[in-house]
Amino acid sequence: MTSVLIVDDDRQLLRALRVNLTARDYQVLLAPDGATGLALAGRHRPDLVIVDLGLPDMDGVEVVAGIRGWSSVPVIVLSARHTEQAKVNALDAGADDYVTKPFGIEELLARIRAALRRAVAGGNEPVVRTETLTIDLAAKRVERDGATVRLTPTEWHLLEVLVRHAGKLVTHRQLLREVWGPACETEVNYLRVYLAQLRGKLETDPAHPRHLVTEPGMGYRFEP
Amino acid sequence: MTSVLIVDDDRQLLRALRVNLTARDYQVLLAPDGATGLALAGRHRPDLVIVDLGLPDMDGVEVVAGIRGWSSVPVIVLSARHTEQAKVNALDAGADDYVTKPFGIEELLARIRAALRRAVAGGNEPVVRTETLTIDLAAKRVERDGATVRLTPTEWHLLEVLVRHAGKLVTHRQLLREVWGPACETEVNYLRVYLAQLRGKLETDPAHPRHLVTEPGMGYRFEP
DNA sequence: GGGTGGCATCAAGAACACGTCAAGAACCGC
DNA sequence: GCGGTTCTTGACGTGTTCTTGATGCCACCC
Repeated sequence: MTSVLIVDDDRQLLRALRVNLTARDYQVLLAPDGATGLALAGRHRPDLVIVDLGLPDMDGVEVVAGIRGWSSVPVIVLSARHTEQAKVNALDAGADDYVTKPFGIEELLARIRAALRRAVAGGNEPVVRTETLTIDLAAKRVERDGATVRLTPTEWHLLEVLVRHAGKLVTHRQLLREVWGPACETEVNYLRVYLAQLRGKLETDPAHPRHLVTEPGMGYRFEP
Repeated sequence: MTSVLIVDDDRQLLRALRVNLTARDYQVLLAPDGATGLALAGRHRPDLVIVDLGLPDMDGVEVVAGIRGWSSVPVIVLSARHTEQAKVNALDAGADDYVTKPFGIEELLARIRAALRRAVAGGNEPVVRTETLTIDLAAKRVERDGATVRLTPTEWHLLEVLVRHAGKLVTHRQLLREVWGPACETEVNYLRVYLAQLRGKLETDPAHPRHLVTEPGMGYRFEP
């Protein structure tokens, strides 16, 4: 189910949004302030985020920037500010859309659909193949020499990030942010442990990996 | 260069957009009506399309739908219609954004940047080539005569700074600050050691470097 | 011709990063 | 609650990378 995180302190608006979104089969997460919003975003990985600029604890632009630091989830900004500068700031901070209050709920829903449609279209990389491996990102399936391999959720998440950037180096920081959230950016040990597990399951010779390559001091790379 | 197709029949608006977009180094294509717009979109494959809803020959929504039939290029709709239904129709037809007239040019530019950012997310990082070298900044990969060269983090960082300023001289101070931090601005020795290592790995004749050139007393220069 | 400053090269110890293992904690389905 | 899986965390041996100082080369200037 598609999940939407709403960061806003306007109870009335919150309720209206929740009712409308729930009725259309979105899973709704609510955060009354920026700090909670960032924490929820890191923890639950919503498919879309709606941020109000006027939050009690911090500026909505900071929330947008905070999310953009580690995720490319679509972000729609709501605001009562009509000034051009506010819009430019929010959009340049990484927001995908800017809707000024008051707005019609149907318009917001249409903009949500548009943002989600793009996100789905953009992340379209179905199947990656090597001589021994078949990785189906959409189906979340990995085969090695024809046999499906069982991966734990974390193992899969890690592999997914690496495969999405196939051929490119992914830094420790980036991997940790994507898989464990921004709070664990320094836990480089996790990577060692899980890369070892992935190699054990996927590589023909785990001691000399051909696809899950270490770039010492920098990060890891999936080599197709 | 990023190309933008504008489908609109309002001459005054067209001129304003063309001037502003050209000044920001976009290549601008103009179409006065929907049919021309669709033809140009098919022929030139622009990176972004701006469509006015009020066209002389057809509804802008049809243009959007026509483009969406075969392309996922970002589309921004302009319109004087403020009704919610118009917005919903355009967005659901496949538009990425809907801007109501009158609008500020800065806002539109910010929305263009946002749409382009999404579309090319990660796609546009430069690759520098010479006869013997291929340096892919995004993938953090260096090839020499087809074989990938292993670089340590510091070596890569140094090379990256030099390549980012390709052709230009980079001072000792600047390099040290970028790679080792402001505290090491005087440790010129570091540069000698690491330039020697880079030359050993990248230059055909390390004693007479062709690409990693010393500018005595000043700094170093990467010569493409 | 000798001195000087900037540069390249070399080498070695210290510091760091990696893979591996193992054990306890947390979580899940039943 | 209980058994099995998954996640976290710490420790260790090994290999690599960084730092640092010493040495020799060259061009330039006196």
